[in-house]
Amino acid sequence: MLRENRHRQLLRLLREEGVLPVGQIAERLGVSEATARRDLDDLGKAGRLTRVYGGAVAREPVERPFAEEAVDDLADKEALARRAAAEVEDGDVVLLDIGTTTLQLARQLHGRKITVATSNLAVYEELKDDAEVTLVLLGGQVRPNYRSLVGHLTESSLGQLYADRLFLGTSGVLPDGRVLDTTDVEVPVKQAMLNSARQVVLLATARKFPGTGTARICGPQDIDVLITNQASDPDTLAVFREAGVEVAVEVVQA
Amino acid sequence: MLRENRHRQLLRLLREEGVLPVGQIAERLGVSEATARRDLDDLGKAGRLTRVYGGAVAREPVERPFAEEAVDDLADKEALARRAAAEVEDGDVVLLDIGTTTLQLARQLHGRKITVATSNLAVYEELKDDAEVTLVLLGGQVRPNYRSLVGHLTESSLGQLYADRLFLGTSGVLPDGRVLDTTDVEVPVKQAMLNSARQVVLLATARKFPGTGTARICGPQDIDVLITNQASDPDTLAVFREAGVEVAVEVVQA
DNA sequence: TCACAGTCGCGCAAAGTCGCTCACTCGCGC
DNA sequence: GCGCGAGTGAGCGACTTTGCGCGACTGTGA
Repeated sequence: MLRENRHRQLLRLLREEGVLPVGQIAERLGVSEATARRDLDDLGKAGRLTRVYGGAVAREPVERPFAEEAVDDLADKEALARRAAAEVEDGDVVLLDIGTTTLQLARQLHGRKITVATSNLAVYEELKDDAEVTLVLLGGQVRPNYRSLVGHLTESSLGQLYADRLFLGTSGVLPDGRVLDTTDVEVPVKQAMLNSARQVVLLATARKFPGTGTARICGPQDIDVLITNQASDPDTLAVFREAGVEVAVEVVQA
Repeated sequence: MLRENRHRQLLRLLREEGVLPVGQIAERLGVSEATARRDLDDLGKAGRLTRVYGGAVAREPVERPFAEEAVDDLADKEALARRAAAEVEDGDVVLLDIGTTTLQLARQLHGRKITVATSNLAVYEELKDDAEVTLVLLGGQVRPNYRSLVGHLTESSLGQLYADRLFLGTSGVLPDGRVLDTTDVEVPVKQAMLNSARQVVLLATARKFPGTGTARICGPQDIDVLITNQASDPDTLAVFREAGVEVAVEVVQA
């Protein structure tokens, strides 16, 4: 990536987060810590940020992204998102489901040379100013409360797409491996997504076992990879493994 | 390709992307990196762009056609938008083109019991939290600088819609009534819009006569209503009237 | 005060980019 | 046809940037 681009992105990151350690800056910019340090020095000398021992602080006012506090198991979701981001390869076309877990994933995808297609309006907000990411919005009716697009337009858009990877969220996973959702209107969209991707990755934190939900999205046989965390019900995970699903269990440190 | 042409295209690319590495510039211009570098040097010396190691940055704040043009002839645009809003009836399905004029119209449509379909991301921002307006986004690739959606997804979404009214913006109207636009990728979208609406309303402030633009969107016969203001070229307006267009001329007080 | 873990700064090798030169093509006038 | 000049693409040495290792430094807790 161009240094100029990196600098911009660094400042944007800092505006969002307020404070960041060098290690995370390096990781999220996809460069070594040495380079991250050099960038920090440059921008520090230019007065665009304040350098502190071990990282940097935003000089410009921090703009808090909307309802971040509304997310309950944020740490878990972040961990899953980091793991999911590692699955993504440069050049991929990635399809992101609605929900907050996939939003966390989007935040990990900044600066990647990929195409992101989504009906998740929070993901749009997150990635719209990223110069590297090509962003595609599916059509559909806006549902402000769920920050999503739904309807036959969404489904027909999906019919025109084929993604390398789909990252699917869920409201609950039953012991027999059924993947659920709470809102009926989202179901056909999710099912259309399943048909528009080569690989399907399900993101589900421990609290999604069994979680809630009334409508069945799919079964374990439709999933290729399940990313979850330690505390998840082992019996359910076994069901997924039996169905040939690659199960990745993340350890989340408190 | 002629060098002059290439330079123009390079600047346009840069305006859209903000930052670009030499490799991508060369590729998208269809020349070798050596030539791309020479072009960058020329334009850098002429002060048209800022050269950075490995690429180039658009001169000064990335030209946001929006932010700037939005304040240009704002009073005119507001007047046209008010008039246009009066055309809209409750229950209508309204299709809004990209651009700043239609954004002004969106501002006038708050609280109306209507459905708004658009590829204009500024309109989405404006109306997303409005409880009365049902908002439908067309799909497509996000172009952050123009705050629009483009591509075959946008066109195919339009194929699934039929609106009561289309409100069309333009970059210029020729004396013979041809309606123009500057950016090629938007043209098929606008044309698809023309085919998806019962009534077509063109919004064009005085400065759009003749304005700018290289690509033809449509002719006067495709327009049902033209909303413009006093200062517009009367000969051009006559052409529209002859073609059976209802021409509404707004008086704007300074 | 001291130990220790984490962070920083510097030198070095590798990779990428730049600027220069040179050969080639094309259009133009003689 | 032939030379001329402008523009382009390729090769090559010089330079810049990057990532890594190592020793010096800073902050924290005993």
